[in-house]
Amino acid sequence: MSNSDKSVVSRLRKLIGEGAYGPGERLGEVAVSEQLGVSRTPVRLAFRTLEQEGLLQRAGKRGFMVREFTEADVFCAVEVRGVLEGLAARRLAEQGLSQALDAELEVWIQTGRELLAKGFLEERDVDAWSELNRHFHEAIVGSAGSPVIGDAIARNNHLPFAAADSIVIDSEALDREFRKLQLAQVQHELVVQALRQGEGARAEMLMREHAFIGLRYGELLGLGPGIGHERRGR
Amino acid sequence: MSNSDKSVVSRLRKLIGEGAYGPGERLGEVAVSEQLGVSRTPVRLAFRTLEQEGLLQRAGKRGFMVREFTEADVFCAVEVRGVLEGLAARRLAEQGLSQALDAELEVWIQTGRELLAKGFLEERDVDAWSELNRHFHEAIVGSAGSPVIGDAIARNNHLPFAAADSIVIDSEALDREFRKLQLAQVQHELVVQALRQGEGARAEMLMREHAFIGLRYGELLGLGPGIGHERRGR
DNA sequence: AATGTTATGTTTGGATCCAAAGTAGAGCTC
DNA sequence: GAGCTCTACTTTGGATCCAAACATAACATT
Repeated sequence: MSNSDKSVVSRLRKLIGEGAYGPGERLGEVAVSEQLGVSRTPVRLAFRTLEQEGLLQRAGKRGFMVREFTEADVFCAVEVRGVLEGLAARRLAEQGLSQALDAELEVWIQTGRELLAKGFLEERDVDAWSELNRHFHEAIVGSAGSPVIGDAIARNNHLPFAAADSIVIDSEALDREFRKLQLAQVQHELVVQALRQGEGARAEMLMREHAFIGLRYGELLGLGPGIGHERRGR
Repeated sequence: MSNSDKSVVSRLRKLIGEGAYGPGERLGEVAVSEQLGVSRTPVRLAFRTLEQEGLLQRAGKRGFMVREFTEADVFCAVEVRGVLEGLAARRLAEQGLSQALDAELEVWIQTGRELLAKGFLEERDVDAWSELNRHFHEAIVGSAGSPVIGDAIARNNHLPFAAADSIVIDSEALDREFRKLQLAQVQHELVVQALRQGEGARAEMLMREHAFIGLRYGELLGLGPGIGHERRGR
């Protein structure tokens, strides 16, 4: 997958994420290849990849169409990430933290503390949090004993709204995001505490709940209604 | 994906599953295309699909290699299926069973009861069980409110050892498999009971445990040692 | 003798060509 | 006027060709 092949996949992924192609819209190989300025071959390859990622789906025998996601899909994708990261955390607690991992987690905890210590959020802090958050999650998932869990999470994260670093949405209302990140920080610290004490079930549940932070916590923190509060009907 | 394209993917998947290519072996596009009697194009498309499925992985800049799986990977993949199916079951219990789904699950419960009623297993019963088992799991996962969970499970099941219908391994020792299926049947019935009573947490845990049946239960049932008993070290 | 450089061969990526399958539209028949 | 059929066009799949990148090996130089 040279630069161009990879770039076609990510460029298409970006375009779909931005809504450049409406949900359910059919994507023709020729049309896309002309738009991206490449031949049909890399586009065909990219379509197969994006199909597996779940962003495209087959439109009968006539190529691919953009997959459309409902609110329930978004909620479910977040929940899937929650249970998978929870699984990783539980395994980690059960097998015991290595000294190296313990130290690494401590770094990201401290980084978060320092980031939030001044009591408010600046523009560049958002990226810094995103960074440390990614490292924190990757450290846990990557140490779960097998890449299989991480792979499953990575595949799930291809749905743009499911990824862990989609926490911070509103980079303009920094004062409101601050309280959210404070809570996330507490959750991070609790997770590490549970991991250190070998409390597998607790670590799992904390991690699960932590996944919802971008989704359900808005209302509680006075950030406007989130998704997923309505009682799911049958 | 016409017959040929699809067939290349599934033929390759089969060949890899059978171990025709050793773990870690590099797969050249030309070599494979000659072996399968097609041109390079469908092989290149298939490689991308199989990469996403996790059966192949990139070998640097030089094409793809067969991914190798450790015992820990197998265990983890089964555990991943467990938590995902557990998630589906919990959601189902929380939102309540529809009448149609209740009836369908009852069908598969009854089918299983009748299959095991005679007290022993015949050769053709293995396929019958595999069939009803698949229907049972698909019914639950497919009714979880969003295809996202099912997709995640499907992707996980691309690892051949992770799928739910890989329960019955030894189709020659039918008497030993019988006790395993008896237990699986009980677990199915307990899951349905929990679902009907809206016991989300119980349904989730039962479903999780059920995933292990092909893996850890061999020893308990006198079928020889299974995988995953050893205490995982750090 | 060891190391750096060059040249050749192997392999993947991209573009184009051809064939096959499907769809839509027009025309014909009942 | 409705329905069927045949034709033309659109679109995807497969094969082949060309270019670029990488690896290996041979050769030259210090």
